[in-house]
Amino acid sequence: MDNTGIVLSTEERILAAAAKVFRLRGFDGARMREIADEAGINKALLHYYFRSKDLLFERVFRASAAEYFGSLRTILRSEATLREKVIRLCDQYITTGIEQPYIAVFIITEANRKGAGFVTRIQSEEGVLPDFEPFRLQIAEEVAAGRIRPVNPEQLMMDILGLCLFPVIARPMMQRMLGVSDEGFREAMAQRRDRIPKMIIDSLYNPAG
Amino acid sequence: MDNTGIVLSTEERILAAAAKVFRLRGFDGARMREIADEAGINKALLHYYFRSKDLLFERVFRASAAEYFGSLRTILRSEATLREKVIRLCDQYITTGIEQPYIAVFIITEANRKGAGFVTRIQSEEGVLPDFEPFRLQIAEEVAAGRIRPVNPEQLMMDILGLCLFPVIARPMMQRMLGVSDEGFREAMAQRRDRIPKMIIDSLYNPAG
DNA sequence: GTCTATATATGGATAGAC
DNA sequence: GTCTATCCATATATAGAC
Repeated sequence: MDNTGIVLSTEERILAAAAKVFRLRGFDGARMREIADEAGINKALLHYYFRSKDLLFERVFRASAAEYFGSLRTILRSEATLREKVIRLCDQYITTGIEQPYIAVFIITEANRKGAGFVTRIQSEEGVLPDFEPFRLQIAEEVAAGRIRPVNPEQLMMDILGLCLFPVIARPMMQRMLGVSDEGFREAMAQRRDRIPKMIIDSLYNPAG
Repeated sequence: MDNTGIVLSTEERILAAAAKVFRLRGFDGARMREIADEAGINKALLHYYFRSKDLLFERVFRASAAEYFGSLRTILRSEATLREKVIRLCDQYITTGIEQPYIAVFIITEANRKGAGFVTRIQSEEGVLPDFEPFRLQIAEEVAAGRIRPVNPEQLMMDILGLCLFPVIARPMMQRMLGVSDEGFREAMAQRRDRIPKMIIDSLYNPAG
C-alpha cells in the first residue's frame, strides 16, 4: 500500500523502488540493498523476482525510456500543425523536467555509460525511441509549400530538446553559476515554457535575419 | 613518455590516467585498478600518491571543471561585443564538444550525482565556475541603450549552452533517434557552429515576432 | 513467497620488502 | 618510489529453512 491507497504486489513494489534508486544513483551507484530497503523487503527477494541487478535495471530502464519518450512519439506522429507540435513538445518536457527531473538525467546519463550493452539494445527496440520520420516529412512539406523558412529537421529537433532539457540536466551547475535559488529555477523554467516555443516559431516563420 | 614525446612524472601520469578513466566511467564506474593499468603502474602507488579514490577524483574533477569553464570565464569577462561573445562561446563549446565529448558529460553527470559532497564544494571554489556578473551587466547595458530586445541574461545563457551542449551530452540518444551516423553527427555539429550564433543573434537584434 | 545465513567476488586500502 | 601480498569491507548472488 503506497500513498495512492492502491495495494501493490511485491513485484510492483520492487519495480517502483528500483526505479527510484536507479534514477537517483544510476546503475553503478545503485545498491541492491537500498532497493530492497526501499521496497520494504529482503535482498534475496530481489533476486527471486528478477535474478540479477542487470535484469532488474533493464526492466527499469526500458520502462523509463518508454515512459519518457512516449509523449514525444505521440506528439510527433499526431495530426497537429507544426506550430502546435512545438508548443506541446516544450510544454511536455519542461513540465516533466520540473516535476520529475531525475528521469531525463537518468536516461541521458545511462545512455552515455560505456560497456552498457543493454542500454544500446533497449534503445534499438521497437517502440522505445520515437519514429522521427513523420516529423521529418511534415517539415519537408512546410518548407516545400513555402510556409516556413528552410530548416533541417534534425537541427530543429536538437534545438527544441536542447532548449527544454539542458537546464534540467545541467541544473546544479546552472543554478550555481547563475546564482539562482530552487524557487528561482522553477520560475525560470516556467518562463521558458512560453519563451522557447516563441523563439522557435519566430525562427521558422519570420523573414531571415 | 606519452605520444607528445614529453617525459611525465609518475604523478602526472597517474593524473592523466585518472582523468581518462573518471571521464569515461564516472566516479562510481571507475576502478582504481583500471587507472593503475592505464598509468602503467601499481594500484598501491595510487594510494601512495593520492591516498584515496575520493582525493584522486577531487583532483581530476577540479582540474576538469577549471579547464572546461576556463574559456567560458575568459570570454564572458572579455571586452568583446555581445555579438562577438555569442559567436566565440558557441565556437568554443561546439569544437570542444566534438573533439573531447567526454568532459562535458563527465562534469554534468557528476554534478548530478547524489551524496557527492566534494562536487558541490569544488564548484563553489573561487575560480572554478565563471563569474556571471560582467555578462549580466553587459546585457543590461545593451537593453538599456535599446541596442537589443529586452532579454533575461540567465535565459540567454541557458539558451546558448543548451543549444551547444545538449547534442553533445545526449549524443547517443540523438544519433539513434534521428538515425545519424558518427560522420553525420560531426557534420551536424559543424552546421550548428554557424547556425546557433545566427539564431541567437537574430532573436536579440530583430524586431519582435 | 519470504526470510536468515552464507558463499563468492571484487573493490579500496594497507603492510612491508626492496 | 615502487612492488607483491594481503587485509577488510561491501556487493551481488545463492542455499536452504519456514
